[in-house]
Amino acid sequence: MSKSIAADQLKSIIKRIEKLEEEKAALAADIRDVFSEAKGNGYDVKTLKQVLKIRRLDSSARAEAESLLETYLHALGMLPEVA
Amino acid sequence: MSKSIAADQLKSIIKRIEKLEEEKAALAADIRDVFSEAKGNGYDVKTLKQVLKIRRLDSSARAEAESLLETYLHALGMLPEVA
Amino acid sequence: MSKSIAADQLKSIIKRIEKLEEEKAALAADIRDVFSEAKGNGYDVKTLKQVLKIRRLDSSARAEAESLLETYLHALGMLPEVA
Amino acid sequence: MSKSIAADQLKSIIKRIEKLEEEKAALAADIRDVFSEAKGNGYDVKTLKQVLKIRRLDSSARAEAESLLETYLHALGMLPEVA
DNA sequence: TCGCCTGATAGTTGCC
DNA sequence: GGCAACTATCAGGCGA
Repeated sequence: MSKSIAADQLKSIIKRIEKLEEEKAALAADIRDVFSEAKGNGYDVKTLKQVLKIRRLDSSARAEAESLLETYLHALGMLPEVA
Repeated sequence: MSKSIAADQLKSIIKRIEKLEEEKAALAADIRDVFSEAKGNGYDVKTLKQVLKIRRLDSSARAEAESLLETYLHALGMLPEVA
Repeated sequence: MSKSIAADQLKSIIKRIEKLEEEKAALAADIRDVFSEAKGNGYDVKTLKQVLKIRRLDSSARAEAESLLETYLHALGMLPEVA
Repeated sequence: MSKSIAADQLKSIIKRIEKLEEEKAALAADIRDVFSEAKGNGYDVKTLKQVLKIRRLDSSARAEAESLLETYLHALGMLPEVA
């Protein structure tokens, strides 16, 4: 019966997402553990987070800049539509 | 030299966290993909998220469950737009 | 009567915020106008936004770096508690 | 040289938008301040935001109603085509 | 005009 | 228990 099929499909979706979210939560916990450990070794967590933030901002800016370059090259007809 | 050791340790911390965050971001992307796929199969993402939320709250969310029921009934055209 | 006073105070808060939000919305409209005008002059809006984004990321990173420096100097006892 | 003119025009656009965004950010900060102050006076910020939201919805509804009225009046030939 | 995607906003959780 | 960071939700703008 198609209703059952739909129900199974729905269950599958829910299950897959819940599994992924569980793994994601586990990683978040791992990250917290690393910070805790670092703190135990005398590092200042706030400062570590600041460093990570700067690195993230830098790499975003870099990625954005590369993308902008492509935009320019494309506008100048120096890039194919898409590979 | 102890300075180098400290620098290495710091690098290790940063690297470990960035790796974990990368994996976490990948999982977030996977989750988005599942939602996208579900949407392509005709599911309403907002409602799916409501279901997941209720399952998370699990025990004490009967009110939410009732709201969800209404959502479904409404989706099925079994409830007026608004009372 | 104190109730009236409270009601007046509440009205004042609501009114102030609504006024500020109105001004904020007006600025958002102004920004859209500038983009429209630029588009009319042959600029690509998407590219302009990318440029602005990079500039924002850069200045965030710069601000963050300065803040980090202060954090370090403070940790080294080279900055007063707070001015 | 036209290149310089274009560069100047581009700079002008970027500058104007950044100025407007700065003003917009300042207003957002002002709004936060009002909420903070209200909180200090014993108001619940979450509830205040709910009130503002309702007032916004109400004015949307009112605008809709006015628009509908115009539609009717127009249908009845009691309004000019367009001002 | 509709769907998508980004940026703004509101809610949640962990930390002090 | 308050505060700040992070996450998820939402709305508005944009392109197709």
